[in-house]
Amino acid sequence: MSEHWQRNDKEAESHGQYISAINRHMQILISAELAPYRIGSGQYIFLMAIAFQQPITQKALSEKLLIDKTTTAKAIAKLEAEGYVRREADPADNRYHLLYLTDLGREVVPHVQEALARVKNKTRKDITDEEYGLLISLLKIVLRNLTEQEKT
Amino acid sequence: MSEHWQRNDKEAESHGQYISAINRHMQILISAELAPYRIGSGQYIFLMAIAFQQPITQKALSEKLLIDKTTTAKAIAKLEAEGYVRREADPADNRYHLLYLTDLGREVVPHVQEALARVKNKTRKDITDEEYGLLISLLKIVLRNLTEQEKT
DNA sequence: TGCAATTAGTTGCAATAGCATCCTATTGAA
DNA sequence: TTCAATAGGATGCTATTGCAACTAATTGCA
Repeated sequence: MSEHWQRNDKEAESHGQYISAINRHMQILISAELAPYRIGSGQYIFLMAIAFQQPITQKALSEKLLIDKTTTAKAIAKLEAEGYVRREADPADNRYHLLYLTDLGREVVPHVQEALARVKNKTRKDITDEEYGLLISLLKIVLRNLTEQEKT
Repeated sequence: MSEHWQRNDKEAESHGQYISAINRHMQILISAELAPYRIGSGQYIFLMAIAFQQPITQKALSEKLLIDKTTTAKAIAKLEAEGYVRREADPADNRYHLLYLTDLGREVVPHVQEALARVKNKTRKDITDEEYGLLISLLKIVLRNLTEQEKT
């Protein structure tokens, strides 16, 4: 009912709650946008990353996106099942799978980009370019703090 | 291998990827911190919200935290199973469950607060108070944009 | 050269989360 | 008053995600 979300003495305001709420609601929006293409919120990141750089291995994807390799494996399996991605053994090292977009994959990528742009524009409302740049740079710092090695 | 994460022409930089990566890595950290108390990353928000305002109903929790009511039901069931939360039917309206902390719940809350503070401090490194305040306010706008009703 | 260690990827399992649907209690209009 | 509509909550199902443990391929050292 009330307009405030969380702000008071006992409950110090923290980015964590906002981050997780934003993440959940963005996933819901993106899932709805990409449902016509049978692409879920767990797969579009991989599709776009492959579109940007192909061929690429699952290991490289996992490192670039900071996602566990088993999650990557499952997402790629879905994209392959939908016919958007093709897997090929690396002739130089059979442990690697080289990932390519299929023709269908190349067709769907622009639609996915548009859908993501729609979601981004909706969430960016009332935020100037300058503020948005600042937001991104602060999020980068937070992410770096979370993922950098402990220098114990 | 390379230090950059995502930045180039074809792949426009967007907050979404950072938000989800931060969320995932924060969940991992928080899960590890709270494992000794058998509280998962899906439950601590509810525990803290109940600690702040009790009694409270599941519906009120869902609205405050912007979380689906079925997710709330499952999280509360776990907190109840661990003995941290007590459920009581509202005598005024038997559809409601009033939620209270148990003695055990009151004991564990400060430890959870400390664990959350540790995670927050780790992620806040290299960010000034002013910048952090700005980050929070921008995240609030993003969340509002995501959750406000379409005025179509 | 041969075998142990490492590496890329997979599988099984569990936790988180939302949607559709159902149940029960309450409310409200005819 | 009665019964349909509403509301809080629970249950079943599915998707996303990570960890532990595993397989298969490659590397490197004795």
